[in-house]
Amino acid sequence: MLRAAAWIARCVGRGDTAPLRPSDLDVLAGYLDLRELAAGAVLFAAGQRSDGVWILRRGGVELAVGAGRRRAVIGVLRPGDVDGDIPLLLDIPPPYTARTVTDSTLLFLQAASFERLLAERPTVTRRWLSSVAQRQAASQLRLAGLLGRPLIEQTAVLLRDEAQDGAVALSQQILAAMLGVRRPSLNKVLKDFERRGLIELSYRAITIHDPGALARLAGVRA
Amino acid sequence: MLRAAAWIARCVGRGDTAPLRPSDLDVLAGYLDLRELAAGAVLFAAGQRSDGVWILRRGGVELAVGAGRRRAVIGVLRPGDVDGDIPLLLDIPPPYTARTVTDSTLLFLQAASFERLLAERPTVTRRWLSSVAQRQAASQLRLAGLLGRPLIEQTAVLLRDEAQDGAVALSQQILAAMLGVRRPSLNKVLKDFERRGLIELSYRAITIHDPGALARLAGVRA
DNA sequence: CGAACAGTGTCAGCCAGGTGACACAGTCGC
DNA sequence: GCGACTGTGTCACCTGGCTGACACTGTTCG
Repeated sequence: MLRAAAWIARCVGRGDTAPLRPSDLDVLAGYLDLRELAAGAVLFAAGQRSDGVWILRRGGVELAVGAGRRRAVIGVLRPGDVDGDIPLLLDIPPPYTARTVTDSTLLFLQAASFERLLAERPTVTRRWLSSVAQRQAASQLRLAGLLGRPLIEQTAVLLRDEAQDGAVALSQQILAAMLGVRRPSLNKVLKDFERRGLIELSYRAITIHDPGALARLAGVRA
Repeated sequence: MLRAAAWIARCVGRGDTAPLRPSDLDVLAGYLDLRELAAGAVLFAAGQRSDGVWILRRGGVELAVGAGRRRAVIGVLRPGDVDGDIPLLLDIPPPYTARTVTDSTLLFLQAASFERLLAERPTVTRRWLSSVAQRQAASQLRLAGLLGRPLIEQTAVLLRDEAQDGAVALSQQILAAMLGVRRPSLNKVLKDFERRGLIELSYRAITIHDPGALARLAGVRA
């Protein structure tokens, strides 16, 4: 668990401005709980009290609101990402449901432990502040990438932002829900990108061949 | 200034979970700087190092990316809102430009003072964490309100979220940029709402007459 | 190894919202 | 009180993304 805590220390927030001490890691390690979840498991559900903080170690988790036609994906967690803390901080139920999209390994921190951690460890609080700030910056960039842009640009932005090691391991279903468009519309754009040699489509995955051209399509803006 | 600090203590984050002590307020008051800005003044510009934290006391501030056709408004600050801190926390330039839309009164906290405040006052850090968490929650709700919804619903959500005392004091230009749509499209929806008696349009302002009906149009979702 | 299922590729028709333009109204500075 | 400017209301035309549907392919699990 100490290894897991050290790993969290590398992933959560920015280390240079807010370093953690070995004693912080000891305390954190004592609170952590390792959980393996199969694809499709629900970490927490929209409108229902969240009972702790989740840190994704392996796999993928989608954050979605609505269902059926109205389903929208607010975000997708990647290894190193944290979620479930904000509802605890604000004492509100989470507005979205978090569900694994593949078999995943997570670290879980109970609500009470999280509160004690923040109350007793100011360096952890400081570090957590930078973690939440990072997420806020990412949300704002996401908004900027969506507002008033044609689907081709939105798609280019999304692929650039979600790529991990030159690939996006998500179904077109989920990608479409992240843009708030229908799957056929997205598929049309993706096939066009593929014809132009920018990407390659496969089952539940997209390989990026020409990141430069995608960035150009995404527009000058960050 | 101590009054201003006490006012900030009421506005920033949630007081119940993270109360500030009188000594915290003294320190905060010592750092604050009161500034009056005319409409159109730039607090900080996209891509350029932000030099401090702004807290809006009176007036309105728009956060915008892009220009001309590509202009998108990420958000609008209302009295009590804070901005400019996230780029400091992450040591990145702000992705958007903040500009007053009306004559405004603001409190300014220099970057160095902000850092000292966080380093020396853990209760302030704890409180700031809840402030950033609030903003993150708001951004995610904004995404949920935009993704994959027809303009009528998006407009209803926007009016509900931006209303202050039953009115929205923003030009249709800015409202359209907040949704990423063109002004004529938004105007069509607004006139329709007006015909149905839900709202009343005037110069740079919208009065809300039937919040219940708007909420119904905004959909069941929060 | 094969059935059940989840994901992808594609289409024709439709309609919401974009485009560009222009007239008019409110506000502000002089 | 007048002119400049900013904001609002509206239109005819066009296009991009939605609809609902169906065939096909990859995956998974019995």
